[in-house]
Amino acid sequence: MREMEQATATKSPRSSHGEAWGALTRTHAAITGRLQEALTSAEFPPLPWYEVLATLSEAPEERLKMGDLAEALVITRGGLTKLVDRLIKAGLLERTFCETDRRVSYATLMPAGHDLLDEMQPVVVAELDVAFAAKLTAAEAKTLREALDRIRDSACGG
Amino acid sequence: MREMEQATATKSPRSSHGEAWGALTRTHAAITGRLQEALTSAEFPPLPWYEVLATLSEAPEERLKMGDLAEALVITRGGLTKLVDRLIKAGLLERTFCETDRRVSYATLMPAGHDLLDEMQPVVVAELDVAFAAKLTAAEAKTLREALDRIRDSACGG
DNA sequence: CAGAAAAGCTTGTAGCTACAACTATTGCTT
DNA sequence: AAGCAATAGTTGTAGCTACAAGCTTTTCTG
Repeated sequence: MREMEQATATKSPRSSHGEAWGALTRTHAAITGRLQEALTSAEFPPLPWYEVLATLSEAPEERLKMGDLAEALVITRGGLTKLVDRLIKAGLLERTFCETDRRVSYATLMPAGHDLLDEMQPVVVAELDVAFAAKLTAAEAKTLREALDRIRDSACGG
Repeated sequence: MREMEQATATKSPRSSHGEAWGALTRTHAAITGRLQEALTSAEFPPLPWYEVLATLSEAPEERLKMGDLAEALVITRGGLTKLVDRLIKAGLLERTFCETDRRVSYATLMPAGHDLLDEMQPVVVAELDVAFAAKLTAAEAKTLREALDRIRDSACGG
């Protein structure tokens, strides 16, 4: 476990939206902790690896420009370079290059990466189902997702 | 800036709740990035410091047992020890001890910490208002917060 | 009441991430 | 076409965090 149980102190900064932000932060941390624990206790790689594999698996040709991948994962380009390096070293990814623009490089999913993703997916999905389904209807989940997306858009643009 | 703009690739793992999880993750990352940027560009300490100060300021006697503080922030005890060390070194906190149980130590807010919090608060509140208020009604914010809290509870207990 | 178990916190270490600086390629401007 | 700016990625470095092991104090148990 990650040394975290239930938060008893539910105090939050005095702002009309501070409580919503606090709830978002704590919920994110709690679920991330659960996912991490589930993965490591099943001897799987850490969560960021899963996110990379999952994102690439849904991209056309199962590859993505480094910049686009960083943007999708909401991490820095520099961080992604090293993350992808680790996945390549593990044989899960391959770095391929673009013919028409020699600046760009692609992170490309390899068969081994696809296989690993298929193994990890059930673990992640099971945890998310526990976390979300238990207390949320499908309609609520949809509302939640839409609200979060709107917030994110205003956070990016504003 | 933190090298992050808008996520165009909105793909998510194929799960009924994968989209909600993806939205939560990206929204959290986006807002965290905004807050960090706002704080550092105003020459303020990083976000975790603010969270510590804000949490302590709302606790009785402006102090909290290390374990409770770690739980409230959803970080590990080991991590909190070092985080508090840094705040103490900066003169913002003080480590006090319990008379009746010599194992426990308290993180206690000092005047300098309270002052700094008062300076940081407007910056954080302003950013959150931009992120949340722009696209969310008060009712939606409440629903969002309640939904997140329920998810967190099931994530902690289940 | 002695010994074992549990609780509370700290320390050592490894790994990950952001930030800033750098290289290389492409696009724009005149 | 030369020069400057913008774009794409990588690398070096510092700082933060989790994990595991450790120490001390308290509580439980026979």
